[in-house]
This record gives sequence, structure tokens and C-alpha cells, in this order.
Amino acid sequence: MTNRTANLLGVVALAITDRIENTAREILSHTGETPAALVVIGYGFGPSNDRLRHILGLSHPGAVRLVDRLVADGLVERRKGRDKRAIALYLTKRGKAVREKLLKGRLAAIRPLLASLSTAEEETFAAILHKILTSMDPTDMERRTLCRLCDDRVCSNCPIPADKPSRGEQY
Amino acid sequence: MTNRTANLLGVVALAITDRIENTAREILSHTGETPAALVVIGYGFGPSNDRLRHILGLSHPGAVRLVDRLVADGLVERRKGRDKRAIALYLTKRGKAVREKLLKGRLAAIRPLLASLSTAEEETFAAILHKILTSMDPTDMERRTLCRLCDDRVCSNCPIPADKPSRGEQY
DNA sequence: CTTCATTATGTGCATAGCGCACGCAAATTG
DNA sequence: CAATTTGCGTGCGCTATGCACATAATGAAG
Repeated sequence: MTNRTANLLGVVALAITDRIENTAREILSHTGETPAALVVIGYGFGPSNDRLRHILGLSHPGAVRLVDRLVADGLVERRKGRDKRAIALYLTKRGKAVREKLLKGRLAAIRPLLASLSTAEEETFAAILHKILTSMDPTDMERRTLCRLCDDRVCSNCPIPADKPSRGEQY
Repeated sequence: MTNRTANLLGVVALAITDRIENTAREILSHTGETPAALVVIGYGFGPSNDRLRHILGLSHPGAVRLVDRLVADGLVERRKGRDKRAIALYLTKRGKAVREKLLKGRLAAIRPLLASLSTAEEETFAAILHKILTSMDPTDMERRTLCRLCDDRVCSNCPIPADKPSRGEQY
């Protein structure tokens, strides 16, 4: 029984990530974790390479090269970090614009799947999804990983990072 | 409002595909569409290269090379198709065993996320997921794509291919 | 305040997965 | 039976990524 539900959830999850990836590919000319990097950097806390790498689940060199690509595209800047060795990553104007498109495209890719639900059903659905996410109880770093594609502006009462480590500058 | 639900769904979808991919990576030493290929071929209808390629959303050469890898690993056999040019793909004994692990691993990766739900909640959740899938109304080929990781044995009343083209030999 | 470990970045090199352009054999069509 | 289409495979290249290594800055210990 639970297996049947799990299978259905797996199908929906696959359908959604397929759609999100396709949308991202049309907006950005990079795949893999690159779109996620743009979203994460765009939160504006100036992550170091190492921070980014952990959030994206990449190796250290992998993250360096990923940032290389984004810098080459004029989407990301490497600024000075709090150390002379550490860097701080920020989006350029163009980077912010692309990030915006990615976030909007992601939601637009998902929304049609909710169209067939009544308002009540959608509320129920959202409540269950919220419960699932709450039950995952991830560490702070894992939260960042989970939300690496999130549009935090639409995520009111977010079970993940909205209510978490100071949105200000560090973490 | 719908955006919030969409965002929550996006997070859950990402979490699940992450988990599924991680599980698959531990079982198989290949990534990308390779696990899906094993599942699809394992349905036993002897797909041609071209059929497989469409289901997986790959280019033609991409599918050829993917099959090359699986053949090299002793997981897949190229048999004669209905033409002298077409081939028919089948799993070897080892291929079937690996496929089994993949399917079990996938469900095991998803199941924990449902653990916090009550029986009633899970039923409601399954009903909504079912409704979403039904509303997608995909073509036959798209169904196969959606279900390219499915364990059809647990998919009773499946909105996708269980109730579709003859499970027998062709399609 | 020198020395050593740690932290943070970057580079050379290699690999996996995939696409494009092409070639060729078999089938189909007119 | 010529012309087109279908189906498979190959040469070549590219993107995203990892491993091993190099190097600079920081911090801790004597």
C-alpha cells in the first residue's frame, strides 16, 4: 500500500524534475547543478566556493569550474571574502535576471500539474507536502541543499530555510 | 497560493529524485538515463534501440552508447528484432537482478518520506497524486517516459501504462 | 615569531554521458 | 528496381564532473 503511494510519488517527482530541467535548459545554456548554483548564490549571502560546493553536493574542483563557467558568462562575480584566501560569490545584474527567469520558469513548469485540483484539494496537498518536509528534519546544510532551487519569496511558512539561520549575511 | 504549493511540490520532487539517484548510483556504476534504461528494457517487450531512445529522451547515438555500456557490463543482450536491421533488447540474468535492486532501492528511498503520514493522510495523498497524473493525459510514448523508473508490480490502478497498450510484446 | 597543520582556492588530467554529422544496410514506396 | 525512409553503428567533440596536486593564507603550538 505504502509502496503504491511511494511509486506514484516517484512518478510525479520524476515528471516535475524533468520539466524543471527542461525549462532551465531553455533559459540557461548549462545543465547539472549550474542552475541551482545561480539560485543559491542569488540568495545574496556571498557564499564561498566551499560553502557552495557543500550545498550543491559537488566536489571542490567541480564547484570551482562551475563558478568559472558562470563568471565566463558574466552571471557571477568573485569578490573578496572575509579572508584573503576566501572568495564571496555574488550575482551580476545579468545573473540576477537569469535567476529570476529560472525561478519563474520552475514555478510555471510545476503549476500546470496542480490545475486539476480543487482549492480544497490543493490546500490538503500543500499541508501534506509541508508535513513531509517537516518530518525530514534535515541539518542546516541539508536544508540549503533541498532548497537549492527554491523561490523563497513564495515560500511562506517554509519548513526549510525561511525560518532558519539568519537570512542576513552569514551561515 | 498555488505558487506556494508548487514550490513545496518542487522541493519534495527534488528531494526524491536526489534520493533515487543516490540509491541508483550505489547499485549501478552508471548515472544519467542508464538506470531508467535497465528498468524499461526489463519490462520485457524487447524494445529496439530507437524505441528505447524515445522513451529515455536521448539522441540515437546516445542510446546506442548507453546500450553498449550495459552490454559491456553483461546486463543487456542485443537480440534479433523483427527486421534484419532492428535489434531487440533484453536483460540478462544479471541485468534482471540489478533491475530488481534498482526498483526496490527506489521505493526504499521514497518510503521514509511517507512515514510521518497517517493512513488516512496517505490515502488522501495517493488519491491526489493519482489525480495529478491522470490530468497530465500524456501520449503513449510520454507515458513510457514518465514510468521509466516505475515498479509496475506495485502500481495497481496505475494512471499511466498499466492500463495501456498491451503489456504483451509490442507497442 | 617560526613551524606545522588546517583551510580555501585554483589547475592538470582524466572520465562519463551525451549530441552532431556521417556511413551503411535493410525495408518500403512508387 | 530506383528513391526514400528506417534503423543501427562510429568518429569526433563537448560539458559536467572527480581525483591528485599545488599554493596561499590562517591558526595553533612551541
